[in-house]
Amino acid sequence: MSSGNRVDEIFDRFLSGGKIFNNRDVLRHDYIPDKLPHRAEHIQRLANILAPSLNGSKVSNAFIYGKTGTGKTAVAKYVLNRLKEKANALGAPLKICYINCRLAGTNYRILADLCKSLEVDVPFTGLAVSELLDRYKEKLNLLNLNEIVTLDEIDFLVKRNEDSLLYELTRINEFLRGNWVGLIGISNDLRFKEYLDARVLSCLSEEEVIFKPYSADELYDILSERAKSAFIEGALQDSSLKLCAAYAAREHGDARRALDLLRVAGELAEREGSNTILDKHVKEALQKIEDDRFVEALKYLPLHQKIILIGVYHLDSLCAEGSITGDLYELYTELCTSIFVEPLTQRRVSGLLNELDILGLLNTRVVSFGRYGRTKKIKLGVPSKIIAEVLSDDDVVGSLLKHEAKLKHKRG
DNA sequence: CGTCCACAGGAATGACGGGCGG
DNA sequence: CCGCCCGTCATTCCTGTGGACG
Repeated sequence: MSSGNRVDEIFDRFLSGGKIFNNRDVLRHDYIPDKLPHRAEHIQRLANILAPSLNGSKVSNAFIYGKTGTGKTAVAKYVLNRLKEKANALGAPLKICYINCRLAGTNYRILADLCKSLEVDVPFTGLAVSELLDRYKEKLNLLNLNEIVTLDEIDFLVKRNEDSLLYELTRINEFLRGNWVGLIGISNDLRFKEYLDARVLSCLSEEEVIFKPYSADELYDILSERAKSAFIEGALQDSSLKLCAAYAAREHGDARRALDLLRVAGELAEREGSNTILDKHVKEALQKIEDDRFVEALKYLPLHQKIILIGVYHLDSLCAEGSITGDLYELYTELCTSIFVEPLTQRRVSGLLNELDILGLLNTRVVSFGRYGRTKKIKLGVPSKIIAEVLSDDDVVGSLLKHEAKLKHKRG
């Protein structure tokens, strides 16, 4: 009964509240605002590239790249939306298709989305990929249409070795009868170009648009623009806004992070019953976002990586210098046998250590002790209290933490 | 200046599981 | 439903290596 009351309280506060947020959705990353501060140049550039499509001329393929949260997707969607409106008004035979490669997942589903954009019905599984491509070309020819295809997070395809589709798409115009397909590729990963097939790359990057990270001042403008409609008037102090911008600028000028920071700060203030977002809420939000990242990463880690982390956690608490591979492996096998799990080989553990390093859960560094060998120094990359919190909830691994505590007691 | 430690990390190969086409 | 293929995880075997020590 009492818990029911508490839940009601939460709901009531949420409904009556509205002390902070006016429209929370404005801060989501998939929201496309009417104004994109500091991206006027990029918008014009892209509009110039795409404009010929309105009178039926083939557009150059374009390649857009820049780090996450630099406005690539927002600018692309913004320009494409305008283009679509204009084309509809003029009755131009132009279709526009936006696909996020990572969300689509496979070649098949990307092609299925392409077909859907032309109202070609395809089963969601069963056909060969080449069959889908044929149907797509056929329909384009049949309707005598031009299409602009935007492939967001295109690096995902290459990393999964599914770049054959890209190759096919760059050659697609050879099979069309006068009509054409224009490609816009968007990538977060700057190094991705190196992995791309040279023919595909040269075809794709007829035009290149580069997005630089935002500066703190630019982030401030973006945030204040959004904050106007996101929050109730007076709910946000200017200093808090500046703080959000500064924090996000420190981390690669990522607007997405900045918006997250602002939203979480708002939520924290709301939960506290405050009707103003203060600097301390922003600071808490920074910590919370960081912690949540670790918690998420830790929760879904495979068993052996969890065991390894517990090993590092243990050795870290014994010695501030961090551990080395040999000692860690010894402890790891001990922990494994204590819960009747077959330990992996040292070679494999070494690989897992590297994976954990990439995930940012560990910091490893190869060092040489000369006469006494060459090894890796391993340190925890996560606050140790988070390891203890998250992994002690784990049934199997949780018991290891107790075991580990006993060991520590015994040794010393 | 060569040796040799204690591993790093590449290559080849095997075990397993899941989806696809027939 | 079955065989087939493919991707992932793990093992085995291997060669490579920075630098203190003798």
